[in-house]
Amino acid sequence: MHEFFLPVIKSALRSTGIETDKQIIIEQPADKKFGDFSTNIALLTAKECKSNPRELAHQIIEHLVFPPDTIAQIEVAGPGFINFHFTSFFIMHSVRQILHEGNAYGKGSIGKGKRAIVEYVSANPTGPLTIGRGRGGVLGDCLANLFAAQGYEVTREYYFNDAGRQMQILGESVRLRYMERCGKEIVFPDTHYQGDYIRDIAENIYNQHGAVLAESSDVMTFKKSAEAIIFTSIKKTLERLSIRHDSYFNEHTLYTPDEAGISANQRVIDALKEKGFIAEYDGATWFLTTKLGQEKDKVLIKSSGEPSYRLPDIGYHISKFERDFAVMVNVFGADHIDEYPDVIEALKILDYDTSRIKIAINQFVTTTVDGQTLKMSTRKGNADLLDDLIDDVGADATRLFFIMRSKDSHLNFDVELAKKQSRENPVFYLQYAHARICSLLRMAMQETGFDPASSEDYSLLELLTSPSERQLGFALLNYPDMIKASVRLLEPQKMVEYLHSVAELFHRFYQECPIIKAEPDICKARLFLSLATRQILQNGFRILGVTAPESM
RNA sequence: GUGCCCGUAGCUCAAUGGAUAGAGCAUCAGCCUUCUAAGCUGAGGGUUACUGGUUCGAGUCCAGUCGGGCGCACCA
Repeated sequence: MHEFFLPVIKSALRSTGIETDKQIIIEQPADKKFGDFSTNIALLTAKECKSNPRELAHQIIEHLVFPPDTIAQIEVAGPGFINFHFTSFFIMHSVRQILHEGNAYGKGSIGKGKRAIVEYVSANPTGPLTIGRGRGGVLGDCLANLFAAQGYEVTREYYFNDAGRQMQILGESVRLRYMERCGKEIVFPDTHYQGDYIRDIAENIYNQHGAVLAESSDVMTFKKSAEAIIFTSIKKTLERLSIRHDSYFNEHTLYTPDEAGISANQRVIDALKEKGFIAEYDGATWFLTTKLGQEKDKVLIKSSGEPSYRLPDIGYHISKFERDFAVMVNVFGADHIDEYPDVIEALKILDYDTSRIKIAINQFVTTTVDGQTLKMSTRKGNADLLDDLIDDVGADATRLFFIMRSKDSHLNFDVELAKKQSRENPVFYLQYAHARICSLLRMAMQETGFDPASSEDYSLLELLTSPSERQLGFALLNYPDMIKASVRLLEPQKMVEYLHSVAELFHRFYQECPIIKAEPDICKARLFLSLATRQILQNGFRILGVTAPESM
């Protein structure tokens, strides 16, 4: 819609003799009586024009020239806003576009010809996914969908490490449980993984190999088995939420030397050293972040000779630059908040364009059951498992609940609410609107023999003029702008709110306007409007990864 | 102590620096002989934690105070 107003307003400003570098802001007023769109340009420029805003607004209005039949009314209101009211003809005429474009409606071109990478989940295979990971997973998946909807070619990547110390402990944990299974006395340290799944894996190995492995102290077999089993289970859990990655990036590849015998990690060290940001002391190799104003330097290679996580993180991002992504989105939880500034700093020093990197941090999840808030910890094995939650409330509710709050706010996941098959549950409100439309279309087919999906008599839409029809149509046309806003803010929650308002407006329209019982042309027009609504809901649901039931 | 996030209706949360701060749930009052009542209409409910500042205008930006969450390793 900005595209509709911008040229007209710009040209009016020129004609009025206003020169300004202020950005022209066109917004939808919260209150409908202030029109469909409004601009505050007169308020912004009044000072530099040495005029009062209302007077200036009137002058601007004189020079506004819109295409015929689009604008019903323009007025100056309040301190100097210019408010625009569309004709219902223009709104309904525009709704045709939704029906013409179908699944492609709302697809933007901002990312056309560009590649984006969204990295999310990225849990090391040390245990089943927890609810906290789920939020990041769904957030990342929705962001990937949103970027794809803007025309980007999106790679969904999972970054993991199966070579670190945690994995060693995992292997050792499984070995101990296996020994226990073989009837040996064991001492199971607190530092090891306590979860029941460790016993399951041990049991699995025992069933395969019997007790023969008890003779060896080799951890490798246990680690490998555990990794394979856990990774498979992680993917299975993600699959239940329709989360699929295109690419798995193993951190360890950054440790292995290339043809020239140099590892990616080593190249990072060399490059930073050349820029004067590396020093060695206390037996370790340091990134001199004190030169950047930070309190402490950061370790890149520990005195043990192993890289700390920061070094491969930098290398990993360089790999993204080398793979030539125009946008790189990193999704992670609030507990990793301190992780990225150093990486960004290092990349800046190495002359990479870090403005391509977008960070989406999601705050924590607490679950409420019976009004009791539960806290969790992976290590202690008492974490809430994502699988259990999906068992409990289903995939749709899981996904929707994770993104129906802003990522910046703590999520209070009310398990009982999500389970309810009733009006209190917001998932059903959205899905019901879709099911209701499907049912309506089926019924219309039966009663009148008219199928809006196989007709192109779209101009009938222009017969619709009632407020509830107009408001619904207007809301549908906002879909492309909502996608843009969601991408810009990295916030799928915007889409949830938007779809909720679409559902609400449809229900009102349905309540107020008889459809099948209306006279034939109006009936057809209203069926077209319903079909367009269903299209928007479907397109939106696809981005959120929620199913669109045809009946409920 | 310090970095980041948060503080808005009884509860869970919205609100690209805009006009009378909005939804859902809960509460109360209405609407099904008519296309799905898992729906619709209406009512009540607020010192946007507090104090200053910036400007035509602040829930939003800035400074400070108070309160909550998450980090602050040669773990990832």
